[in-house]
Amino acid sequence: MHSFAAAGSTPLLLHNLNPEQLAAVTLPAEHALILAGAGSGKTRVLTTRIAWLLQNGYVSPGGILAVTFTNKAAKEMMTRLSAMLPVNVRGMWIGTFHGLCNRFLRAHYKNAGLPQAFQILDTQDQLSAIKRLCKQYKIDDERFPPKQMAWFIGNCKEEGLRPKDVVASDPDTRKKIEIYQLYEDQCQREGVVDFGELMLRSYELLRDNAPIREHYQRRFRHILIDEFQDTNKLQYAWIKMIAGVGQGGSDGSGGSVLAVGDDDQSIYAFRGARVGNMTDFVREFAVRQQIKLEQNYRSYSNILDSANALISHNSRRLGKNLRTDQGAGEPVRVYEAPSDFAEAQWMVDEMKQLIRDDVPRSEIAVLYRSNAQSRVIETGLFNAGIPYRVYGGLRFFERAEIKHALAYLRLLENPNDDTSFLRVVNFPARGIGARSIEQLQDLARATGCSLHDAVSTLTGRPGAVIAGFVAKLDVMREQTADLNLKDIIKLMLEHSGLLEHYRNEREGEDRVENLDELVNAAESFVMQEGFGREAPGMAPLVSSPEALLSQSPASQGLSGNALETAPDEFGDTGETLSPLQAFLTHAALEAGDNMAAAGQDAIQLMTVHSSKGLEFDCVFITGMEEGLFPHENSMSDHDGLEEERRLAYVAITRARKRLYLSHSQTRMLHGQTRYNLKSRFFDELPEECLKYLTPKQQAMPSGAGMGGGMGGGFGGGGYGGSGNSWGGSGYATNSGAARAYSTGAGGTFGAYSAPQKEVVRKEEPTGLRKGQKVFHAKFGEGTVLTLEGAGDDARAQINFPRHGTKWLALSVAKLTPVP
DNA sequence: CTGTGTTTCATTTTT
DNA sequence: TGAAACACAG
Repeated sequence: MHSFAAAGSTPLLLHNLNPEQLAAVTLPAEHALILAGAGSGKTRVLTTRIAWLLQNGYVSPGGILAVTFTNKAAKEMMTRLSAMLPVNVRGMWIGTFHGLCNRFLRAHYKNAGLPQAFQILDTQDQLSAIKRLCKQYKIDDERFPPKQMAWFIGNCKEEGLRPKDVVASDPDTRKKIEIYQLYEDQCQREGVVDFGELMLRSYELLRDNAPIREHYQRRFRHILIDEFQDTNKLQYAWIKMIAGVGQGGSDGSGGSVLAVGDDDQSIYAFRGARVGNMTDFVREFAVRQQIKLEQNYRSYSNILDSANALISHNSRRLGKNLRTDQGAGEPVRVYEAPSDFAEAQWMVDEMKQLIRDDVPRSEIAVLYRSNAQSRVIETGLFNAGIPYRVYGGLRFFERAEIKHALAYLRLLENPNDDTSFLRVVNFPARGIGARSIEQLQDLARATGCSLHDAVSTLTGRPGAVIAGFVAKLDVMREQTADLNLKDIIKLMLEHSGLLEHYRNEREGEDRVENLDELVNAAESFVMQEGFGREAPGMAPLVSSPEALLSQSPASQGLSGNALETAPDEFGDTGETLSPLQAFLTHAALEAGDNMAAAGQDAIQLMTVHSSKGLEFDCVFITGMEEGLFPHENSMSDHDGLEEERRLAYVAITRARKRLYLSHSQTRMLHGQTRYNLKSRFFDELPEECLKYLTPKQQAMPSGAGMGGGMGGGFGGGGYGGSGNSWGGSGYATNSGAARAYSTGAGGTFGAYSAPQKEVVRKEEPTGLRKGQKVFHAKFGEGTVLTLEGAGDDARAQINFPRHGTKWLALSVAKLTPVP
């Protein structure tokens, strides 16, 4: 990255921007949309835009609202910004939707109807809260699984719907709404909010409280939204509200919204993201300025052309084509393996070579569609002694021991937090059984109070024991009252018995270490937030422009605008969170890194989803197979397939120099061997960009030839891609399969090419014939194309008009012959 | 309460 | 296949 070392002067700021980027950075103050392709310098444009606005005095820091999707992105933006300008980024509202909503609700907790120290439920907490509720109200968890309820509630909130707003069409829905309401009551009583609630509550407060709404509309002159294609319905509504667009009632004095996104990289529809927000935005905000950033600074053109060709198969695009000046570069390498195991072996060999050629391990990434795929690859890397690092998985603040510790801390702040209470009331074990807890819960429900408050009414031996627990908490609360955060946590770890418990546990070493790490995390949090001198986390809305922008014209040019909001009439300058409260919020909102040894030079393993936004010199995309990528669960509808294609697009565009695409004929999945065809996406890539490391195969591994198969092709045959997939390019005939692999990369593969060994028999005891119509529970009616193997290995290739051609093991698949 | 057997379920994920 | 959640017995 360029650092604008001499950031004081305007020309330097805009130095090295291409015309489109420059246009985007210097847009006039009106709503605008930037279509930013992969690797087009999007983040740079966003930050430079803010810097430019500030430096030219078009806005004061307090007038900026910048929203990102991840904490990482927010941090990155702040880091870059402070490298460009001597500005106090803490004074600006830069953060995630949830982070900003939290900030907003803390400032206006009274108006929002929340306790000052409300706690945030993460997904786990939410689920356990629902489970608890369902048990208490004796709800049939067969009919209404807690997971599904969490999903339902989350969805409602994303739609902006409270229980009373949901239309109940059937008794089941009616019941769900009832549960939703009970859940809401429970959260309110306990003073906790879930992630969806942060958004919805903020939205409603803006909507229903005119003074607050108008204040923020006046205040935020420039609103910048990153990853706009990932916004959901509620977030979009929130943006409209804060920008004062639509709804009537607003005085139209809101700020300008700059939305930055890429419809081709929208891969989160499954969690409520609406690409449609982009077109809605253009319409509802009457956007006149649209800029496309198509110049790519990342990849060579073979990679880029492949990505472009692939994504062109999607309909309903806003339209965008990446280009580069870097030249063709290496071809995209395609490899076909006989098994997932062999695929991993090949990859390891290839990596060894790359490492020998001085490619840093951290510049090599393996991408896969689903997490389950990582196992074989890990085994391969492990056996080869190559260090690797898997993304995803448990994050720091999600670990059980950390959650326990946090629960104690939360109870210090808010004794009514029943979720936390239940988590640790008997952890470490202190002889409080399920029975006693049930009694307590019954009492609490009868009185409508928290578990903590119900303890005094509980009699008998259990009552005394639990009272002991509560007393312990009360003592701790007193003892920690005057301590700093670090010492609070240390004291809590000892007095709660957590540390002792894990010290005595056989495998507890890691957990003890993590608890120590929690103390460290708290310490560095305190350092970063600068407690002790100023308000924590809640910097004043507007600091003096002079102080923030010492060298900037803003100090003269903007005083009117800046001072307008200066003494904040809503008093959020006065409200401060205790360090502990701030830390707990931080823990809930930012789950932390998800791996231990980050610094090491290791191969990077991750799902395609988590690779978004990253880039590597060398990228392996594995498991490019029908059913896996595109994933079978997404293929039922058109939109699903298009999202899969966007996913593939994201994956491809991660690579800078070298890209490998591999697929395997055989794959262990759920303990069973699956026979997958190569992904249809291969047929959507330009031949001239590809290089086949194994002879290009037809999708059919057997020597049976295609025969009547032409009619089938892939399901529906609707994508007439790049021609010759069936056409018989050089290698495409016959039993080449087995041959190909033994020549592939030396010897090792022979053992894994079993699927091809079995010769087709004349008469199968399966009762199936070629051309036979069969019925499958999931795929519907289909036609048998090929039969091979016998006994348990017997399998058939069947073309299902709606789901494409599949290999099914006859011992597993339930097929009914159709006359 | 704790450990062990049993059942269930398997895209993708951030906040 | 394998983990993770759950049920049940000691």
